[in-house]
Amino acid sequence: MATDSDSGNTNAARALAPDSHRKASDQSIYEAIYEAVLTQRLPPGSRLPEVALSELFGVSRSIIRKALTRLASDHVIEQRPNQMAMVARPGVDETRQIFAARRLVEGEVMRLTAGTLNKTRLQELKRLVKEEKSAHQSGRDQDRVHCSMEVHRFLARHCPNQVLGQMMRELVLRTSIVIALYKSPGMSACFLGDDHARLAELISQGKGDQAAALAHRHLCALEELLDLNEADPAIDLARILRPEA
Amino acid sequence: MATDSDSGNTNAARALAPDSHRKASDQSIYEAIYEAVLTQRLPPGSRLPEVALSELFGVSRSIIRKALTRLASDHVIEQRPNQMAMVARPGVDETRQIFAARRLVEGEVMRLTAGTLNKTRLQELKRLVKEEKSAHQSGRDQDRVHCSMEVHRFLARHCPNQVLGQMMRELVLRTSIVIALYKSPGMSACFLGDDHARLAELISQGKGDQAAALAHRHLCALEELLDLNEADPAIDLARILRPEA
DNA sequence: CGAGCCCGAAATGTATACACCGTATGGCGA
DNA sequence: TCGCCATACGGTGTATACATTTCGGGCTCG
Repeated sequence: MATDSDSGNTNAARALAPDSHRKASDQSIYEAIYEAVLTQRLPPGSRLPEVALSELFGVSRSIIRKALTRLASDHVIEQRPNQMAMVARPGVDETRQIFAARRLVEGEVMRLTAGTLNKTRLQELKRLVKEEKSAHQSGRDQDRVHCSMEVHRFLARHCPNQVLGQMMRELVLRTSIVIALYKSPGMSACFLGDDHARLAELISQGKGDQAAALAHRHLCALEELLDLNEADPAIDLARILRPEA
Repeated sequence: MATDSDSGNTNAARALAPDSHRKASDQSIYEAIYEAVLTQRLPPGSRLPEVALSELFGVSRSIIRKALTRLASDHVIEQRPNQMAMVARPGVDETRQIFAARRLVEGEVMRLTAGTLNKTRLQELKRLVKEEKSAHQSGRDQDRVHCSMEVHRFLARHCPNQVLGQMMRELVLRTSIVIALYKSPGMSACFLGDDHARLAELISQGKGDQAAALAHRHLCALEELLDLNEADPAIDLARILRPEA
């Protein structure tokens, strides 16, 4: 071990707890890690030692283990026996399947949600889109990613069918993970033209089928931007663990 | 509370461990409860005390808690603070959403799976359908439910898109729960004509769209057979006690 | 006689101790 | 000098002890 700064160190602290979270519940810990992975502050492969987390959050390992078990259930982290948990690192096949599943589910969510949002909700949605655009133009990448995720999660959260909504939220998270894994250098992840703005417009106008079609194209375009050709795990590892000067 | 035979007692023992499962892993415990709920041996509302389960399986509560946490993540059980876990009892809204979600997902799974099964797999599928029919005619309800579930789970397991396949498995389980909850007395749950046999035929012929359409109709018919009109007592109370009388 | 209160059994919530496993370090030998 | 092996360390796996809460029975008071 030498000039690490690798993605496998135990630097989860900075990404998880900017200020002390003393006496956190398992739910808050779950959400903290969830949010950190969603916004790509915890990149795929990040290691999550139970003892470090327990000290970080000021609770015993029991609580940490419960949070980690739930995260593993959601495919956010991988837990192998007697090994430290790490943020999931899906392969190329699984990545394509995640996108296909999300196209199916998100399309239906758009169809169901279009025309059902009241004025307040629509304002909130458009505010998110505007904030995303602003963050993009300002170069605040962290904020942009956050807002971009929130646009999709907002629609999932307000879908009349919450079973589908929950599925979509899980797929959005897994999509965020694979984007962090396979994105080309410098690509503007999930900021494709004004897709989100147009999507919000179609949703507000109740044009469900058009919104679904747009979401479908949006996701196809996003998948196209990824580097999904290399099949060798060794190459993947090399790219992930690159010193990244 | 009087002539109970209620679904809330602690008789999980008989349904879970016919013979002693000494030193079971959390995975095997998870699967045991999962299977028992799937086949409706553990009806909705069944209570699952940690201490009883730990003695049953011969492990400490740590293992039990891990299994229960995973089951709660899958919406198989409900865990409320300081209360015993119980098999989930979804309301009518959630039930309709589960069916809608399953129609969407299972339709796509059929489309993707049709024409991809080799001869061995097709034989296995048709054997399941035959066993289900046999169990139905013999009146072995337990076996019939098991085979019926397995038909759907078999297709989910062999879907080329395993992300969707896993989603479908979860939805099949939740469907089983709501069927047990809302089925009319004496209805032949999920044995509608020869739907499964015809489905297997369409799958083997590679007719994905027709298989998807059949699955869609199959699920609609199934939902129609349920009693989804009667309001839950709790819901009644909530409506009565709401502020705006 | 009925309603309310108190208390105890039993369940879960949490922390901790100990055993086991995997990995990395450092020494030893060819 | 390079490669192999033993040992130490850090991590998770599991069990258990203790604190806290809930629910029920039974007593007492009005």
